[in-house]
Amino acid sequence: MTFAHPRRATAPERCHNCAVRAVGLCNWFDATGNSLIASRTIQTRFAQGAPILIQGEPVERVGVILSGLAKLVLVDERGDEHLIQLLHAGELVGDPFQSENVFSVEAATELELCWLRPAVLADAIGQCPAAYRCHLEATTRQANELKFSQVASRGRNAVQRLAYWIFVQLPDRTAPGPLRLQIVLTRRDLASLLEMTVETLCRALHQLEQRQAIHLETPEILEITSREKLRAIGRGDDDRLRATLLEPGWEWGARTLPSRPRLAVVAPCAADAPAHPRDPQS
Amino acid sequence: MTFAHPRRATAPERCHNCAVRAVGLCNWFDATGNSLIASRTIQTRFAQGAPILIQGEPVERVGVILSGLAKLVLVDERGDEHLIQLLHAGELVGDPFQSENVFSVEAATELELCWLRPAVLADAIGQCPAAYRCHLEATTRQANELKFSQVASRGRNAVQRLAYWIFVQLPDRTAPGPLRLQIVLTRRDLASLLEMTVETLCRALHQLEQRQAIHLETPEILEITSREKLRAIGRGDDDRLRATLLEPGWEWGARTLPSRPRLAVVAPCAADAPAHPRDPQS
DNA sequence: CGGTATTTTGAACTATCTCAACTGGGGTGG
DNA sequence: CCACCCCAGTTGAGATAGTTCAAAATACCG
Repeated sequence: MTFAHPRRATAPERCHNCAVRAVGLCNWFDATGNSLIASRTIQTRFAQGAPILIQGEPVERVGVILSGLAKLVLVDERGDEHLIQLLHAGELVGDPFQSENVFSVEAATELELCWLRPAVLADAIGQCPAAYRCHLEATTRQANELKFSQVASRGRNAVQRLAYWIFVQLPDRTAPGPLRLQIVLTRRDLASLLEMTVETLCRALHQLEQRQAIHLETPEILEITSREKLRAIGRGDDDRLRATLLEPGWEWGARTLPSRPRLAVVAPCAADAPAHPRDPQS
Repeated sequence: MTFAHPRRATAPERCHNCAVRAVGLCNWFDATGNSLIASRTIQTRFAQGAPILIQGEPVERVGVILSGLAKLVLVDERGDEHLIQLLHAGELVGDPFQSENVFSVEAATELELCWLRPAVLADAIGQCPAAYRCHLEATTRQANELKFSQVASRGRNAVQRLAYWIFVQLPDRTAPGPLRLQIVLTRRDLASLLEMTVETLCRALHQLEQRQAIHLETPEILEITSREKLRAIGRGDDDRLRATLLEPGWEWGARTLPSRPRLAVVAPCAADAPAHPRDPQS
């Protein structure tokens, strides 16, 4: 299956219906800047695993993620790929002020992107200095997130890291009925993100199941048996669990990352199996 | 020993003799902006270990590091401190656009700082939009550095991580005579930075010594016995070492971090022991 | 239905952590 | 001045989480 549907945006109003209208780059500019940009974008789809940007190549375009998840990948001297961070809808892919790509970016799931020439973005930002501030804040936020996630995994074992990660993915609101999630990342990607091997990831997953925190319906879909238990395990309270759980209202995550839509990572699936099971590698 | 020498800058020309004149924030502005800032700064000294900014407290000032090293520290829910990143001379401490400090910052070594009220910086940036660009680039550079260092430690054991770190600290130029370095960080800090325990750090250090890559003259001062060996070990070529070393000119580090003055981390000490051995905790 | 890729399980091995004890230098107070 | 303490650094030994390698099981595809 190949995706190659570059559709040139014919009218600025296309943006008005866009899903990411309210987030990220699309919100940095005033009306003038927005229409300037809107008319110069190209929408593209990527299959899971498809390369979006390649480390070391000249920056010919940058993009805004419309839907799906991107992996920020760094290749070390040995040639091993490392999944450093996930990029979500609304986030900017590529650095318009760099001459060549510092990282590779790949589609972690099927993904829609809004391409933009770096010069166009640079122009728009030049016209609207407030945009610098926005860009700066977005960059800072992303960097902080990285730091937080790094701390979250320090001194924690595989099960704890996994539990924490799953917990963070959960939607804020406790939906009625059993909570089910779809893990849209491959084991390989998730393992790399959580800094463990696929084997340990797998074992950790099953350990969480044994401890009644989750239940694996299929390899991709899991049901949250106990949010509390997940949180406790992720926190490292494995054993003192019972004691702590009884105390009402102990804020956790208050100082953690600002919440953000994560629908793409893990989608609460109310009804049945996903329409598109995972695509084969591109 | 206490440091409390706030010296109000009496004249803009103070900056002209400043050591960090050429780097970082001090270079973001035009003449107007610079003098605006120069007249509103306060220089302060910190003893090793002294807190500079506290996580969660309101941002009352930001600073530029003049000399010394700062640790960017994040405290997790369990109360454990994690040294995430080192900040060098010329770098900005604190985020002028945030209302409260996201991280703690502490002096890793004795340190000189140039304080600045966030509003002053914000004003100056407002007057000189190009400064946004500079700030943005500085932020990006720091974030990228973090990502690179993360990759550098993935899938590498303690000895490799340490060897790599030491190698990166080395001055670019191969000075004549034996190369000696001073590790200005405490074992605890360095261990935290390299994500290992002090014990493993210590063992790793001595393993490097056994393998003839370095020699520990004192706990703080080490002599580089073989740059090549250090590089090879850090790379993970421990065994294939001999084979690879014979090939001439295989770029390494070409794609790694842009080099930067690191004098504060590790000072090549040509002559004798440091004037001030490590200060006691503040 | 066979072929291929992903996920899962198993078992041996090992790097690192933990806990505990020892060392040495610097400062403090008698 | 010396005895003492305290702390950073070092060393040792046992416990263990995670890796590696290998193979089974499952899902997916034409």
